[in-house]
Amino acid sequence: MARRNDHTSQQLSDKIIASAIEFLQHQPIRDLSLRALAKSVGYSAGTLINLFRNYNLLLLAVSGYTLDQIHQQLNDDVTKANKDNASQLIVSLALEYLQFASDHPYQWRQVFEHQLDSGLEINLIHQHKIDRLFCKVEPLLKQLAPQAIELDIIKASRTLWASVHGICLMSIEDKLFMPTQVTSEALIESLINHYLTSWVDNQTKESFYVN
Amino acid sequence: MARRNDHTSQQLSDKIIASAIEFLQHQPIRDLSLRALAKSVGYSAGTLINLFRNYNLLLLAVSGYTLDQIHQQLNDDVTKANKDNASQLIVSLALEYLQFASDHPYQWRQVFEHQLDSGLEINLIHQHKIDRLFCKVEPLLKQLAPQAIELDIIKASRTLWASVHGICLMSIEDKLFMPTQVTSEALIESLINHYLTSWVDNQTKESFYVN
DNA sequence: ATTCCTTATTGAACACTGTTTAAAATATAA
DNA sequence: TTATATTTTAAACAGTGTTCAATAAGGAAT
Repeated sequence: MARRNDHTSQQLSDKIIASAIEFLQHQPIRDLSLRALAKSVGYSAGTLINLFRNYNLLLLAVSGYTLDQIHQQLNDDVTKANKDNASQLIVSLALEYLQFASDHPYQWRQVFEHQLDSGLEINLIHQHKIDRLFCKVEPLLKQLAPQAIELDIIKASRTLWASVHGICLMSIEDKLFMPTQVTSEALIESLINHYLTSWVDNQTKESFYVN
Repeated sequence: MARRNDHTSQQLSDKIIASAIEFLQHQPIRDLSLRALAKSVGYSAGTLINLFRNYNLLLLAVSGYTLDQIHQQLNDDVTKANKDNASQLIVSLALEYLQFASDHPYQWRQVFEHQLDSGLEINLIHQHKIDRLFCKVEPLLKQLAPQAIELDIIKASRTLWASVHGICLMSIEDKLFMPTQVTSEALIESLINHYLTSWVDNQTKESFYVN
C-alpha cells in the first residue's frame, strides 16, 4: 500500500506507546506482540518497525514512558509534602512507589523485566531514568544527616531504594507469604523507620562501627 | 521413529535440567529454546514435551532445581557457622545469597523471571520453595529477640529478605549506579546491621512506636 | 517363536513470533 | 506535469512452542 499521512510520526509513536500502556493495564507484556499492537493502532507491523527500528526498542520507549510517569508522580509527592520531616517524606515516597506498582503491576514489571541488549547508547538514557528514582532520596538523607560524607549518602540511598524495590517486587508477585494482617505497606514502613533510626543515630555520633 | 530406552525417564529429565542449567551459566534464558535444548541432549522437541507436558513446566523444573541448590547452600552455611552470633549469621546468609546471584546471574534470574501460569498445583511447590528461603531467618530473629511475637518475626523476616533480594537484583543488573568503592556486599551489611540494630532495640524495649 | 499390546520417539504440520525486502502509492518539489 | 522522496504494506523467511499420527522397539502372553 501507500502512504497515508493521517499522523505525523510523532503522533503515531505516541499513539503506539499509549496503546501498549493501555494493554499493560490488563495483561502482562509477554501476551503482547508486535503484530497485535500494530493492529490495535490500525497500522502494519512494518510501520512500527520503521518507527522504532525493532520491537525491543519499542518496548524500551514504553518502559521510558512509565519511568517518566513514576518520576513525575514522586515529584508531585515531594513538592506538596511537609518538608520538615525528611524521614516521613522518604516513607511517603516509598509508599507512592509501592502504590504505583500495585495499581499497575504489569506496567511496572515491564520496566524491570525488559532486557536491554548491551552496547546501545539509548540504554544509557534508560539507565539514567532508573538512576533518577534512586537518587531521589539523597537530598532527604542529607537533610537528616547534614554532616554525612557523600559516599555514605550514596550507600544509604541505594540500600534503601533497592530494598524498597525488592519489597514492591515480592509484593506484586505474591511471594511474601504473610498473614493478611501484615501488609506490604507495613514492611516498607518497618524497613525505612528502622534503617533510618540506626543510620541517623550512627551518622550523628560519627561512629565507625556500622556504616 | 521408535523407542530407544537408553535412559529411564527420570535419567532423561535430569539430563535435560542439567543441560539447561549448564546453558544458563553462559547465556540468559531468553536465548534458550525448546528445540535447542532438545538438540543438546540428543532428543526431539516432542520428547521433552512428553516428559514435562510443556516448555513452561520444564522451565519450572529448572527453576525448582536452582531453588533447591540455593536452599542447600544456605543450609550448609548455617550448620557450619558460629551459632552464638545470630545477627552475623543473617549477614552471612544474605552474602551467600548475593554470592550465588553474582556467580550465576542468568540462572538466578531465571527463577524469578519465570511467569507461572496461574491455577496449577505445581506452582504451590514452587512458591513453597521460595517461601523456604524467606523463612530461613525466622529462627535467627527469634534468637535475637526471644520475647518478640510471631507477627513481628514474620514482618521482620519478610522485610529483610525482600530487601536483600532487591539489592541482589539491582546488583546483578548493574542498576545501582555507585562508585566502585561501594560494593553490593557493603549495601547488604548496611541494610542488615542498621535494620537489626533498631529492630532488636525496639523489641527488647517492647516499644510500640516503631514496629 | 509368534502374536499382541503398550510405550517411547519422532517428523511433519500448525499457528504464531520479529524482521527483511521489494513493490506500490501518495506527498512534495522542480 | 514530471520527477523525486517518503510512507506504507504484503509477502517471504527463519524461528518459536505445541499437536498428532505414524513408527518401531520392549515386554507379555500364547
